[in-house]
Amino acid sequence: MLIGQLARLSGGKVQTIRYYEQIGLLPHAHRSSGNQRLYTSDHLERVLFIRHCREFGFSLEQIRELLQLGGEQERSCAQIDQIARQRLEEVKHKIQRLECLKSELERIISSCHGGPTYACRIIQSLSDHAQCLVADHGAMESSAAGWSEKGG
Amino acid sequence: MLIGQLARLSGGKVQTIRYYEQIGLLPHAHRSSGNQRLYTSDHLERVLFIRHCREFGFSLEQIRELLQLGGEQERSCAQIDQIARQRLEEVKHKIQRLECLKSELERIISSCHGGPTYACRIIQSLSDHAQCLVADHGAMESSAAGWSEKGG
DNA sequence: TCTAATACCTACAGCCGTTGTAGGAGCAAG
DNA sequence: CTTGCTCCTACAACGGCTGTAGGTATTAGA
Repeated sequence: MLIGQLARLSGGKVQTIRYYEQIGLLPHAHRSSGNQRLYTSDHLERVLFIRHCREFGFSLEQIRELLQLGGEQERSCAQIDQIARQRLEEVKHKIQRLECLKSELERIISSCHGGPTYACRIIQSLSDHAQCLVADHGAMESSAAGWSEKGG
Repeated sequence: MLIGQLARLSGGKVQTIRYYEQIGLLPHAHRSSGNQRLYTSDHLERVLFIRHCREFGFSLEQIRELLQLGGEQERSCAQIDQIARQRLEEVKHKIQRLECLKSELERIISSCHGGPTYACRIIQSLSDHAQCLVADHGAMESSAAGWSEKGG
């Protein structure tokens, strides 16, 4: 199977697959006489696994670990469990933070009753740092999950 | 005021302030005889505004718009309202997506009862794309909000 | 006056996870 | 033999910073 077909079947993009190979998440593919990458269904499975993990927001590093741990058949899955739990905590944390943001935004927006900019409550709220209720302690790093992000 | 003090007072980093100037979010600062940037309390206000917006997760482009709109004193604040509402929608969307992720992760994790990797339910769930409930339509782009992110 | 410490300057690389581009080469059909 | 698609490599760009290298300015103390 050529890279284009692998991309189509996995739902990803050609570039992304090459990128995964580049960073060692996918093994180097065998090449045809014309230097084109040749893939098997094993590769497809692996790409689907990665894609699925990405949808769960696992980082590529976490996925790398998962792939390695998953490969060691006899090992206890405690470590895998741990990575998943860690991800869950990240998600929970982020939800908390976003809920907080949401309330504040709603409050600010509902306080605006139109009129000219100089009297705009939204601008005022955003200017007035003192009344900030969304004190940040770092819950918002990017987390991704976007094969079809742009197309979405 | 020198850039270091502005950074301290705003809670940001020196580099970040220079970056904001570079991308035109802050006006070019006047320079001392020794070529050092000189700031006033106006600059501080502006940086605090930006910082506060960032805590709400507004993108720098949105902030650029807010700053411009906020400057046009006589204009109606409808457009500002619109930007805030847009941000609110983004936040709501992201929460929805994360809630979905959370349930799935919890389900997967609770299905794992230890044992060796080859029988690990987590790996199985992540492999089996067919049972994916977290169908992605692009709610997870990065969104940031991190002046003190690393320091958390 | 010299020196050491600090804060400042510019310019550029690096982070993540892709995506897009330029400039070629392979390959099947008409 | 040309068209048109896919493939190749190598590299730049995105957002929003952060960090580094290598230099200059300013200030405090001996």
